[in-house]
Amino acid sequence: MTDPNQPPAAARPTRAQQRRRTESRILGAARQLFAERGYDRTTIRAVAAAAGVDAGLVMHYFRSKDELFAHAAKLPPDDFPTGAPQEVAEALLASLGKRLAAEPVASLAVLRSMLTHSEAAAGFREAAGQRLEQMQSVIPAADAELRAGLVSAIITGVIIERYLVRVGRLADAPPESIIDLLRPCFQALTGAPTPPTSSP
Amino acid sequence: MTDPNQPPAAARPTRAQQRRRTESRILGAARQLFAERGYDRTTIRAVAAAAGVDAGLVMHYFRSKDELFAHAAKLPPDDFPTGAPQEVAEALLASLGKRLAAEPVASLAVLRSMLTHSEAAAGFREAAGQRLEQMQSVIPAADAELRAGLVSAIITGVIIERYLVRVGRLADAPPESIIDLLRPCFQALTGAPTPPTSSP
DNA sequence: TCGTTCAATCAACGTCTGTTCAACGAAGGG
DNA sequence: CCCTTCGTTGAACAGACGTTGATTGAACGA
Repeated sequence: MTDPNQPPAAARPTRAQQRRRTESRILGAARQLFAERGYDRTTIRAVAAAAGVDAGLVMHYFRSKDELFAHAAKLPPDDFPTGAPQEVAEALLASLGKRLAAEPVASLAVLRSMLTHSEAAAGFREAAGQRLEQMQSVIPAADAELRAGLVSAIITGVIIERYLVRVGRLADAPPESIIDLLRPCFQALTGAPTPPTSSP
Repeated sequence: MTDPNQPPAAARPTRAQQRRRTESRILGAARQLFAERGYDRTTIRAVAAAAGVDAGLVMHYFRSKDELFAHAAKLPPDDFPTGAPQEVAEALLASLGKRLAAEPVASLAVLRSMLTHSEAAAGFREAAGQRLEQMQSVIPAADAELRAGLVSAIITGVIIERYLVRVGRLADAPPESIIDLLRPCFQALTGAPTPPTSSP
């Protein structure tokens, strides 16, 4: 039945396969725990237990807790759509819509840990910096940098209150309603160079 | 010169005075450290050292680290101005302006710790809940709860990126420019019941 | 088949943490 | 004046943490 030269890999996994398998199990457990409890409250023993291995093995694969976090919380490259200058707002809203539907766990791990772990903060600043540069280049205003920072702050605040602190209606509101309410905000921040100031 | 019945309290402090003095010194040090490092990374020994006392004394005054945090991070009652329904946005902007000029340390302590310490998260939810109720009562819209939550999320995001993560221009931008850029956002969120949807 | 490699385990170390307890010394009251 | 009260200290404990080293047993190459 089975070809001895090419075993179907389901009977008995090769050594490299087994290694990659447990390594990814460890990474998955670490991501989950870092996202739920943050860096400090996540112990290597807990990660090992969740992955079904010994704590020493985690140290053998990733040489320290910091390095484990760096691998587990590596953010996927942001798919920021550099649309036409006028449609930046809509592109940003679409991007936010994806994150509101299901925020990736690695991103939550970084967000949860960035206030207490310096490397997580650095990772967040780097990811935010990339988005800021891309936004600045398409926002036609002298204070583009500040405007981009405000958009980033809004996104961060919404995701934190929705996934990490779970306050009020934000936690379970459908993404479309949030996007619809945020649309005029993003349009104003990415749009006219000097918005009309309506103070008496 | 000095009335022996009412010593000027500068010569030799009475026992109760001394107690209140060191107690407030401990609270101040705790606030500062909780705001800078968060709950987990702040040790009782570090608080005691910063206050110039022994660690055992901190435990004697506040019976546990949790209780110390509860006292140090007690938020001042929010002075939310319940203005006329049309001027809610401006009142919110003014309130944000104060916090952008100098955010109180106790508030930063709660914000820094709320992602990893459950009691800090509860304190944040309580403070946010009060603001949400007050905002809902003056926002004329069916989805007032979600709108209020978004305003809260924006404020939280801006303050976190300004004081806690320090990303981009947000960290050092003058409060007025931030408020000016955020004005159309707050007006849209607190204003028209159904903002015009500009999707093709 | 034999020796090597390597995934995986186990026990232990040193350190840091929150917390406790006995003790001291000066202020307060009678 | 003495005895009590109480702010304050120092040492110590038990637990949890990141990290290390020796060890085992099965897969691997020759």
